[in-house]
Amino acid sequence: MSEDGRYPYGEVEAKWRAWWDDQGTYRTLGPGDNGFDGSRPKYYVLDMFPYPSGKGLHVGHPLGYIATDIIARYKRMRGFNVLHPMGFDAFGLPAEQYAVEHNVHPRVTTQANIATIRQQLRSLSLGYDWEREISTIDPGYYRWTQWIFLQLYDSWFDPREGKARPLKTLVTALSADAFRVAGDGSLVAGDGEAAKTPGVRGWGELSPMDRQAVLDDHRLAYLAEVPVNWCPMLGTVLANEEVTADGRSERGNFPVYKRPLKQWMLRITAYADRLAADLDLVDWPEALKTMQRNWIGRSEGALVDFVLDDGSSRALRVFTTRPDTIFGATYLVLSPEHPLVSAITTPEARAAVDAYRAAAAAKGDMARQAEAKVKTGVFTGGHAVNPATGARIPIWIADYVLAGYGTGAIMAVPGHDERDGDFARAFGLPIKAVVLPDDGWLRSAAAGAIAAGRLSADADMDALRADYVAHIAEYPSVFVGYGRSIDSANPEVSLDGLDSATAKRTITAWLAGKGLAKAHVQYKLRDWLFSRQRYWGEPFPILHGPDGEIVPVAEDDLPVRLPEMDDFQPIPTEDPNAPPQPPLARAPLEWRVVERDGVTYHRELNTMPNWAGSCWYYLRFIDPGDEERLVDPIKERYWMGDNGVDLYVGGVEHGVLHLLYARFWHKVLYDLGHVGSPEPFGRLFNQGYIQAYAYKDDRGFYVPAEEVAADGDGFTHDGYPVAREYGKMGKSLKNMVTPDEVIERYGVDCLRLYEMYLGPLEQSKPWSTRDMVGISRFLDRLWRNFVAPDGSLRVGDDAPDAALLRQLHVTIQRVSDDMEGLRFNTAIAALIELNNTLVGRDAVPREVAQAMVPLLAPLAPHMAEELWSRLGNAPSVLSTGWPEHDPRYLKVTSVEVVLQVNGKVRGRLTVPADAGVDATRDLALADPSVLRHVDGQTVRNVIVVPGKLVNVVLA
RNA sequence: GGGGCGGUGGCGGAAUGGCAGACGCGGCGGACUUAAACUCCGUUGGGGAAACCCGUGUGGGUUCGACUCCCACCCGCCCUACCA
Repeated sequence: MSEDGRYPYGEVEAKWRAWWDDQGTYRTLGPGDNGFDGSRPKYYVLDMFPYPSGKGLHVGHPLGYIATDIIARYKRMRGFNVLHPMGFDAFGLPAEQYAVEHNVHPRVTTQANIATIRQQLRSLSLGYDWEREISTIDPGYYRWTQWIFLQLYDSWFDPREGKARPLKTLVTALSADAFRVAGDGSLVAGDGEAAKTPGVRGWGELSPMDRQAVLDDHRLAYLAEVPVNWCPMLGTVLANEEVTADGRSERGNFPVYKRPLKQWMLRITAYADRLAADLDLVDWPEALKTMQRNWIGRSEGALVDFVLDDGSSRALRVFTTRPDTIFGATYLVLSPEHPLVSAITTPEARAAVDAYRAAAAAKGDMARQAEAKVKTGVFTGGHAVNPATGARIPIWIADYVLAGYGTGAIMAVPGHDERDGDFARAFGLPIKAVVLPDDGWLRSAAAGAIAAGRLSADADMDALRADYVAHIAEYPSVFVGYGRSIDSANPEVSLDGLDSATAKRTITAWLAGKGLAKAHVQYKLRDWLFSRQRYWGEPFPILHGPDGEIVPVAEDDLPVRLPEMDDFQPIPTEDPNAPPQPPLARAPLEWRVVERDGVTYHRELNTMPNWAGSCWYYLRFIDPGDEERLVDPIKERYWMGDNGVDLYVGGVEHGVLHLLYARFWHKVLYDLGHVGSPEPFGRLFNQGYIQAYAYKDDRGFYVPAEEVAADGDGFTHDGYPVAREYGKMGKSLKNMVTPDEVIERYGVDCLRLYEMYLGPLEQSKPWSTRDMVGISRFLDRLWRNFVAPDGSLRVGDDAPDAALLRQLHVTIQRVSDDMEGLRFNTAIAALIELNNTLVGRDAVPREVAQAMVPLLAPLAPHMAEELWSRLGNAPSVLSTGWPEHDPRYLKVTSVEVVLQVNGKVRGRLTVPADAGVDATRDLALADPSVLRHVDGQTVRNVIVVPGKLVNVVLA
């Protein structure tokens, strides 16, 4: 090897990469494998597996992978059996769009992309067990994705136990009359009051067709005709989560329309409570938990019936979180799509209502969004009765009430809800005060009344309250949760003087007694729209019979393979009303049609969304080749333990989609006994992103970032000024840096260290290739400290001096702590500091070298391996233990105590380190040479913090 | 509008109640070189010749002591948004 004082990273890295591959260093043994040591604790560390997108990796992509690789190596040295796998999430829209754009079959492009990315990951020496590699498009994998779908299809959510159970247990329960069936198909407890209501029937009273319908209605996977997000340009429907806030597709940014279509749905709403509650079980970033809680959107309130005033005795049901404000409900509002709108509308209002509904339907979510806050609506001509006040109140329709949330209808309380207030003021509807806000709010809101001359500036609270009640329309509406109810009494019930919580309970109980309300928990979360009209996804294991019956494919017949088709492209259209045309409708006849017992069945033509495969891949890594089952339960128990994956690292962009879906599937598998932990990912870490500067010239074109020079206050390219912007890295921005070019110039270890050294893992930070020389110099300096120019080892057998020992053990302690906390930037800084103290010494004491090289091993594995072997140890350094710091070397014998008065140094005193607080104070007070009087004042006390500073208190 | 995170040298960032700016980049000085680059050594928050003074977005507070804790505000980023 060349020894010019530089670390020969090229040779060293090639040597050890080949050696690791050769030795199978990264093979993970699990239960059942020869040589597996089950007495060791396990550590499962997982990356969010990538889409093989085809654009290639830039230096930002591997950030999280490097972090997990460091942890995997560290835990291994700590004696854990480490599972650290990698695979590819290869189905779905991104892969298919790429194939469409390049006019190649997605299987071809996907596999080529996988090969490229796998090669790039290997070149980073990420220590994955590649024998466990999985790909979601592999039939051996998606067979089990289909199998899980069948589990969902064949299960229901038992409200008695709050968990999923096989569908046959629903039949048992119904046969035993534990449940009866209401008119709308919902279940009611067989022994409850509701079971006796007319229209509620027992299992024995149902026809075979009705029975089938009841069962189908309770499956966790079910077909339903629902308003869905239809994206004609993508030719498919999308989940709510895949539609942006302005009503466009997340992929491709095409318009999305609401439209009723029959689709497969997954009943994730059944798990809303547990998905929210079990967030308390996991160690996730608080921000991410908040995102999931908001998405689930649990709110407690009541469903209240307002009887229509048209003699029909029909009722309009609303959901409210504030039943205590019902005395202030002066009108009702329906969403334009509400099914009762037609029935309520009077002949005189018909034309206006129809026009408004048509306009609302045409606008779509995007337009509605654009004019948010401007309240529009029309009066239906109909009225209903406020059950609390007995007043006859008008019914309006308005698009600020959403069809998809609650009952699609609200009671409007304009005095205490900002939106209702805006609407009431716009249309001259009555506004009534029924809650008195607290004094502070009233006082600050009184400015208007004072300006109007109704109140003097020093008016007392009583005057303020009186003015508020009399002139509430001139105050901003406020949803006060802390006020007390007023003017909310009728002969049977009064809320006056009650706080909000008590008032809610009181009024709900009273209304419930009259059969007009019940307490209700409402979620924003909707069921998961699970089918797509695309080619590149898992086919459903479902057959449709001649009479419309649905038959699941037998387990033994799985997988249902995706048919080979050249004609896989979706047919884009700009017509929002065009019928969906799933590409599988053009599949060969022998795929589409299945004969069974003389009956002809047609295959389901939709495919699953791209989230399906990623919902359970972490389980397959545990037992990737198993053809008999999803995962061997013995292996699953070992690797998942009670808390699931020990560390899951990925970007925050999957905060509500992948992570919510995967938790849902996991809980179903848990309920059905296929896995043993209630949550899949015990600890989750969101890494930040590596960003970069991009530069635009004055024509607006990007110029290559590496050619830009800094020039005083600005930046220039070829002598012309350019403007700098900060953001993503990308080819089109001409600021992309690939791992390959950086590895060529600095080596893998340097790249790994630099990425970790940039800053805290969870933060986004700017890439700067030129800054890498700092790490490069560190590695060269380290090499020189260990290896002489002639190639001999600069390691001596002399005992290290006390200062160096102390420094070493401080470093061991710091690096260990930093590893546990994923603070790799400070771990590296500690190593640099230690290395700097070695510069200029004749030789590194062997004791120091033997401890220092393992510390380096997770971060810079190649150099550590080389030094470890040069030190005369057997490879691999991963097989050695992690060094432990020895507290004896950190022991301090004396401490210099600084005596300060008002922050100014007034004296110094050396005391034994173990002297203790009281002894130190006594020493300070007793020693006249140090301090007795300050500025003519007597020292009265000395405050001592062990090992730290001291302050002096004067008399 | 609501929620979350953050604001420290020229830059990335350390320090979470105890000597602010670890470590690195950049800068400056020096060595090496015909010279430059690379590399190495030293130095580097600001002001001051120095003693010393001033410094963690702003204003208050708690404390012997605050970048750190509390209150209010300003600014930036992310998420979310007519969810009743």
